[in-house]
Amino acid sequence: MKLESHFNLDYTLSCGQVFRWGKANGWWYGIVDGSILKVRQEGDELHFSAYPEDVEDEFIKSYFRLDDDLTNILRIINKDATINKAIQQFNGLRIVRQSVWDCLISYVCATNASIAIIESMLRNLSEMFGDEIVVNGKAFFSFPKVKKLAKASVNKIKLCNVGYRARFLSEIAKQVENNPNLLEELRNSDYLKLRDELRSLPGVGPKVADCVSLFAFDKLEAFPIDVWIRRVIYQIKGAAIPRTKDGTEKPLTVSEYTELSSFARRHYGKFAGYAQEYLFYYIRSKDR
DNA sequence: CATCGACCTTG
DNA sequence: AAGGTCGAT
Repeated sequence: MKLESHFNLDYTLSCGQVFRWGKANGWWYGIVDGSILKVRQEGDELHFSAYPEDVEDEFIKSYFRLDDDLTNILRIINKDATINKAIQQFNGLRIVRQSVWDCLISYVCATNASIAIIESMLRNLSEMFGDEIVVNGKAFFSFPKVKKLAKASVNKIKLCNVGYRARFLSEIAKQVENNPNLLEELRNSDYLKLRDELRSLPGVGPKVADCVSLFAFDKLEAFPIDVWIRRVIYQIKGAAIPRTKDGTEKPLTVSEYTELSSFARRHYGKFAGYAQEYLFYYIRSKDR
């Protein structure tokens, strides 16, 4: 497929927004909605195939948000020296359009865990509760379906090394099982309403709700704040992070979250979520 | 509202 | 410590 506007597959899949992609022999392999996707970029050509069934160009365009006017978005969010550097360095990074269920479960797992651990948890859940898909003799496992997870006991879910998150996953799965439209009917809500509705789910606080709003509900103004983004924001504001007496960073409170998050929306505008992704990748690659 | 500890597991 | 959230005070 010929790319009509600028895009960088490596940045897009490496920046930390998705957990089920890996690169091998120059190809990216990902598990998306029960399909195994194999993707490679060569300049303005995007090569891809899918198993067990092929996918249309439209699916790929939608998944990688190739219809977003990235040039315009980057121009709008380019409001300070830090984001400017991030944009220079990672130009072409796009937000991936994830499916709601996978995204929600993934980010509930992501709380208080490192990326390596998150990937391991999602792999374990898929191997235990997903469907096996064999491609070229290699086994992949699709993401667990709602019903499968709803039927599973908390103890069995815990076998996936998800720890205390098991009861959240179980409870969320049961709620969605009892009300299959629960998540999709939120699509009509505006961002603030959606965020509050998501927050009513167990294990979903402001950060997870913002991630799901941004990655799965097209709310590009959502600006998820984690420990990394918090550090950049204070840097951009020219202020110091609140610290305890022993010098460590104070935990982020809900009111501080709200304040920083609305600052970011005022500062970057309606595409603040894009700014968040660029800043997140930038600060993490800089500080390691 | 603000503060605090607990929470599973692993690198 | 790691891309937080919950419940109690």
